[in-house]
Amino acid sequence: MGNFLLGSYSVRLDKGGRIKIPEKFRIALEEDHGKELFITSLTDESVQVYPLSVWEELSGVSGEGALHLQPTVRKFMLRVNRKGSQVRIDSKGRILINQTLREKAKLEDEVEVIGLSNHLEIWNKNKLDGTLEERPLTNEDFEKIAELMPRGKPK
Amino acid sequence: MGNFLLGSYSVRLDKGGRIKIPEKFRIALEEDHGKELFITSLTDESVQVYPLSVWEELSGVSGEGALHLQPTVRKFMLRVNRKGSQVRIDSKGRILINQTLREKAKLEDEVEVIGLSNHLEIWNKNKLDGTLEERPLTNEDFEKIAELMPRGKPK
DNA sequence: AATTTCCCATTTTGTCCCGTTTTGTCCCAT
DNA sequence: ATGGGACAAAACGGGACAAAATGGGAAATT
Repeated sequence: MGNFLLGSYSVRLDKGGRIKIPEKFRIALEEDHGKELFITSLTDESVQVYPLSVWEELSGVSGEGALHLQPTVRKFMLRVNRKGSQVRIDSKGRILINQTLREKAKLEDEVEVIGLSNHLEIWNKNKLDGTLEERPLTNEDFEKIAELMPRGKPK
Repeated sequence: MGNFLLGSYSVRLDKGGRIKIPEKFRIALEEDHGKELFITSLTDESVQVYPLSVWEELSGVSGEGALHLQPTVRKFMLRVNRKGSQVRIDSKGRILINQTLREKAKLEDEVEVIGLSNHLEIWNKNKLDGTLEERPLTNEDFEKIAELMPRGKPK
């Protein structure tokens, strides 16, 4: 809760398809949420890693009432759970990214781990940088952000 | 909170790509927010430096509910975190500007550090002055400013 | 005197590798 | 069909080494 996951690091997959979580991220994660994570893929483009407690809170909402019957919610939950699995940070600070996730997201050798406040995303480095170059933030994007994230001074 | 970052200073990058933060800025920053900063680039044109607490308040909003799944928010967060990193003002008042930020924003030798109330921006001096010349404020801009800015004063 | 610059030593972090364990798969005998 | 044995593949754990980040002393500059 207190710690934000910020910035990005480039790391290598080891022979077995594991990555070492960058120290800053690992410490922040373990302090706030422990060693249990949920790893999945929203689109095959990249891999998402959530602290288990954050994921439970997010996906738990879908259990309220009959929301889980809503078609888009069903579609979403079906996908993320089909692709996903629970993983634990090992004693050396590593996690395994299973084979299908690796293949779909084209993760091999060098990958980029990005902190996104409350979760991590893992990308093929070239694909990520290509995407960012091709689609830079536009004025319309900034307008939208200013609209969506306006709560500058709640307190 | 009490201190505003105002004006601009020209400073030199050291061999390792570090800058010494101008004393006035450094003191204002440390008094209000401590030594932790977040450095990133919204567009490759220049580099933004936020006090960590200011950045967390801004980006923390994206962690609320499922807002971080909104496409524009994802795009924004992905970019700023890919480019960004948390840095700490060291015992000598220095911060590191990493290589990719330096390259993209063409920062070398002498750069301009500008105070923008709650954050700093770092520019290549010539590019900055060129930009200001090429894109002066228009009447339409002033209209927009007059519309938008008064809302900032709820108290 | 105070600040900047240079540079080196220490510590921290990441990488590679190998041995062990677990899991999964295939095939055969009952 | 089904249980089990044997083999193969994937997962896991940890040691040793390499690379990089960090911090600060001391000379140089203002």
